Amino acid sequence: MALNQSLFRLLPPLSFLFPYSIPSIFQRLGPNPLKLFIFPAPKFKFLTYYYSSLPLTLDRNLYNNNILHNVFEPESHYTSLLEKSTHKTHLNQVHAQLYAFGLQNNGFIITKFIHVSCSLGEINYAHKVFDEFPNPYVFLWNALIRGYSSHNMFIEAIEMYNKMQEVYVSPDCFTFPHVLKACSGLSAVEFGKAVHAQVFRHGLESDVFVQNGLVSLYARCGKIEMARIIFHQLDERNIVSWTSMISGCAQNALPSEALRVFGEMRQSNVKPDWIVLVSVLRAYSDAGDLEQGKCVHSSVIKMGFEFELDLRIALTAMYAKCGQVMVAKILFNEMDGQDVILWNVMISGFAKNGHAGKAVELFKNMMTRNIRPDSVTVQSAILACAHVGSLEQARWMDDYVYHSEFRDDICVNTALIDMFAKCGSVELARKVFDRAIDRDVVLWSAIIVGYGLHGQAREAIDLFYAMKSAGVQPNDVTFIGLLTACNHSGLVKEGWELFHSIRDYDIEPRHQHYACLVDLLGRSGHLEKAYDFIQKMPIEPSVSIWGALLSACKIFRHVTLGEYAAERLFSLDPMNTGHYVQLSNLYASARMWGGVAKVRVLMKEKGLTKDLGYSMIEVNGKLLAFRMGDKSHPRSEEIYQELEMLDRKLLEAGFVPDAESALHDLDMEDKEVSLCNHSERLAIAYGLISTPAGTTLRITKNLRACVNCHSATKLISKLVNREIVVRDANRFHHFKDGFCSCGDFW
DNA sequence: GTAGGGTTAG
Repeated sequence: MALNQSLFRLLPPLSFLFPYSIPSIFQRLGPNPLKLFIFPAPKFKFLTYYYSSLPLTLDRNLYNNNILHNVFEPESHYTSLLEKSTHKTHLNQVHAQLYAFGLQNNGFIITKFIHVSCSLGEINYAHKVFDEFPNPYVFLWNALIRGYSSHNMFIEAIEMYNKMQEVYVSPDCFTFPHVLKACSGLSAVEFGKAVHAQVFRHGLESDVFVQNGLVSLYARCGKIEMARIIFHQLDERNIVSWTSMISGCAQNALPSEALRVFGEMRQSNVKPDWIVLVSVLRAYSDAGDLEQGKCVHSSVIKMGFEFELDLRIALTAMYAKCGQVMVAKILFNEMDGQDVILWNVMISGFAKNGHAGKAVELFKNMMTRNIRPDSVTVQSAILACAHVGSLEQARWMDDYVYHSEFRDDICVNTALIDMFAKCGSVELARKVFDRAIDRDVVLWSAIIVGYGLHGQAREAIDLFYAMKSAGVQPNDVTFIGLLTACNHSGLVKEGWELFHSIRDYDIEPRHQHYACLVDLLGRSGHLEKAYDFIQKMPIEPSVSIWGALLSACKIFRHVTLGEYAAERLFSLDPMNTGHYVQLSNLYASARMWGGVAKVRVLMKEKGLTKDLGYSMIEVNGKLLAFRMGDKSHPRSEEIYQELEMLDRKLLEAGFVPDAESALHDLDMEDKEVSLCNHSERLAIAYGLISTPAGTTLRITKNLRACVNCHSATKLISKLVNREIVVRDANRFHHFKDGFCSCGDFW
């Protein structure tokens, strides 16, 4: 009788689900009576298996005895079981037991169950369990919303938030922090504002957790002013409020503002914890302030936070971003190297700071150590390949992606398109574009920019129309791609029209757009018009705008306007060698040798030297760099023989070297150097002797193509019957049959 | 049962 009574206490839900009367259940109880209770749960038939297999820790006799003696406390029992769970099979076993003992509608246990399932990454399972629960109340909704939000499944989190309101469950102060996080994760400020209104409607506006969520939402979405207003109204500002504000500024490219807020925080005697230091480090690294970054590093050690993994990763990132990649590598080596984000920091640090080759090496190293890369790792490795510029390396990367889980990752595909375009093959970029299933504005822009880089403006414009018919709205970068494409192809009319259509798409033209237009007008000889345009611009002209005007003045030998542009450049960007060289080139083209000398003095005064030119060529997957007059290569003799032969052929074909380039080069103190061994020519000669006939030569230069080499390369492509692809500091040139894809317009 | 942090495409 005692047994019956105890069981009855646990059984009521089953009596609804089961068509048999209670006595008949007992008649049917075999040697394993509990098994029978599994069946009422139609969605969880698999639980029979878990029930019949040995349960996790349940001692059935102990359990029965506990029931008999009325001391069984299911809530604490299952809380502790769930806390010990580390695998889905544990969840299955607990779940089976809950059904077996009729605890499947115990809100407390199910809330815990959902929470644990989510933290084990079994969110779909958690959702199914949630769906089985009759009329879930706010705790269960919160647990599920939290699960989605903490796994960056923001859309699902917001869907659940909407659904809970449809069934008239009121959100509470535990709901909003997660919903607000989801809004900021989606950058959905407008929706966030609606949620903000709901906060007031439910009278939760003075809850500090909710307030911090709001500060974080507005700050992370770039609405710093709004964040500040809420922040200043807070009655109680804790370290989380400060961190929300600081990280918001840091993430929105406002490092100095972030640091100012941090200063305020220190003034109000709030003690920093290690989490806030992560954002402070980010701010210092974005501001490029290595010295202050180092100070934070020493504070970290003083405060005893040096073993916090995430903080160490932030420190590594700081050194890497500030160009101290070798210091970063030391920190990297000190850690056990299992964390993917740590690898990402190091790979992108190498890739962006002139060690692209090392970045690729590190990625391969990671593969051999069986550490699973994520999408960011792959994107960083692809970026590294783009910087290396080796097409063979690029193909390897593409092959890797094609056979990996990242094949349909939109960001990875965008990076691949960019990589192929930068490695000289817009055709392969197009292949990636064609196979991409998902295409957003960034992916479309990548291929448009790619065509622009290669001077194929028609393709770029066609794709622009295709993009619009696919229902994708262009953005500011799309237009930069289109305008540079027009520049590189000399499509003045199209460029002009495109520029004037920017505002039709609700896009405010930025410096770069104006610079493109100045470039376009300037190159086509409309110098006065370009100057007029600069005068009438609604924004203050920047370095790139005056730079565009100066280089146009050089082409058309407009000295007075060029001098004016150069003056503006020298005041805005005094230490950039490029501007001085441009002005010197302008004087040289106008045969004003006095001017050339004047610039040289100016450069000496500032301690500036001309950047040395070099060219790289890829042969059999290996990159080789040549400097002007380089004789360091083991096959140097052969290279110079080939060079002489090329020169002879050029002369026979009637090639006349451009005297101006010669003069100004000599004037730039490269006295012993004649035209024929510009680094570009050396690379071509090496390519010719080390590859089979007909192979395309791929060359990368650090400077812009010089007039003389450009016309020589055109002719060489015809004489030796090779396609030669040259990437200069600005764009690609495809030389074939005596012509260049740029149409001599660069 | 709650909130803040590290890597990141054009």
